[in-house]
Amino acid sequence: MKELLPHFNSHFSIDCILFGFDEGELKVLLIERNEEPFKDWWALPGNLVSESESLDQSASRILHELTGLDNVFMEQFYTFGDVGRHPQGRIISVAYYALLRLGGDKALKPLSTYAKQAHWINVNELPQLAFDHQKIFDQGLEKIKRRIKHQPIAFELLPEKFTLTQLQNVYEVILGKKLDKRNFRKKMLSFSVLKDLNEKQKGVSFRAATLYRFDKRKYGKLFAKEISF
Amino acid sequence: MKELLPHFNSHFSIDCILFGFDEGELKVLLIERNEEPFKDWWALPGNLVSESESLDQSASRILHELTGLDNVFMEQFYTFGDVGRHPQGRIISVAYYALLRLGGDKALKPLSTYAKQAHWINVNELPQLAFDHQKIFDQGLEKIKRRIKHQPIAFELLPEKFTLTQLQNVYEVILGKKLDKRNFRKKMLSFSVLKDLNEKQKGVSFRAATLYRFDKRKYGKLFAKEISF
DNA sequence: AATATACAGTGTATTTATTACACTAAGTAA
DNA sequence: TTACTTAGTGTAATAAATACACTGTATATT
Repeated sequence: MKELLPHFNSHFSIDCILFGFDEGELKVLLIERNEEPFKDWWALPGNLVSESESLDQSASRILHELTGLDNVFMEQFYTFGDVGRHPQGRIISVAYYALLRLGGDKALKPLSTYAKQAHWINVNELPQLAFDHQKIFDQGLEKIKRRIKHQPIAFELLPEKFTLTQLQNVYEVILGKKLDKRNFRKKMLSFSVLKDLNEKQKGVSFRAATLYRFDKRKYGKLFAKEISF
Repeated sequence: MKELLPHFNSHFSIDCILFGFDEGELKVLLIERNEEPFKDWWALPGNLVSESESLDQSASRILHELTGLDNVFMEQFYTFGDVGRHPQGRIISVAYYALLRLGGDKALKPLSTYAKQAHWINVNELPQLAFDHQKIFDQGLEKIKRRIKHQPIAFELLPEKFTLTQLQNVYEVILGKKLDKRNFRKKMLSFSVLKDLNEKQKGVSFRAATLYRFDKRKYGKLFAKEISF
């Protein structure tokens, strides 16, 4: 059967933008490459897609290999296929972003030979990136800026229990602007998707805030319309 | 260089949803396949991507081969890569939609051997489709439903000069609901992107409406926020 | 015990946007 | 002249977005 298809020496890969939120900052996981091309450059984690796995599976695998995590929110957002994007041949790359809860530094797994190290880097302090990864990153960031106004993705970056101020920080850091505290709270609570846990923060050196949980059951498919702040 | 990459017998293809608007209806171009697999089934037009063309170029080529048209609005919207989606092997497909102005029936080019015929079919009367093309179509339609609220894509489906009623029809048929005439006009005109041509429709058997043109220069990158109707 | 600090938590008034709704005007066709 | 068909128009009511500043409460410091 397969011989019906012409043979092109083409490949696909997955590139992943792993976003994490920690200490009020939006961070992204970058690896330092250990192989040509772009040896010693920083890059988004990625890998070729094997014949036996779907795109989603491949993206999950890459994430798992780096972080040891499963069941992380991931979404495909664009496919990059310019002819010259990879110096070693035709490689089309399907890009995903993932959103994950960083508690301190999420333990990073031992890396395979293709990377020397991996670091969480503030999105406002990115080094120069290999390949067309800057373009991929820019598009991914744009994507989550739009997404966060329509879908409840902010919760994916927070621990299960969070305060309204932490939630507001996620919106602020992704949208890149300060929001009004009273208006933010009013609107968020109006969606009725936050469950008040009648519980307070612990271990803070000032007045503890109320903890909330995102209530998936109360959430329809989309916020009725775009959230505007 | 290329021998550094492992050899997987994988391919990519492009599948295109060609949307057209004609006589108040939203239509899509389907081909009837002339080859196995899915011989005699209806399908979205598509083709393998050759090594020397970018994804966008490949999509434009497919559209050109079918319709003879160039410079048509196209946008990539999702990549489908489930392992079993193509019975003849691993084929990952990058999906595009295109929006085009149908004047009567846009002349369809002679088709290559892989299709017997091509037809413009009302999106509400689709036959059963080959491969996972129903899923691709559904996602494409969802995409333009969201897009039309944020970006001026409706104009791509209309002739250069159009009436406000025609524009409203485009919105109605894509969103799948009736809109209020006065509110629609008020809001559309408030964006200041329509140029009144001081010109009337011709050849209509009733009162002729004013013609407008979309003014790209007056249009920023996005409508300020989602358009709600 | 008193005080300073740091963040939590709250309400109102104004402006802007959305919605609902029905008739007259103008051209064509018979 | 009349009937028909679509064009074109405004207002009032409701809902949403915005701008804005102080008090409350727990902790830490002296």
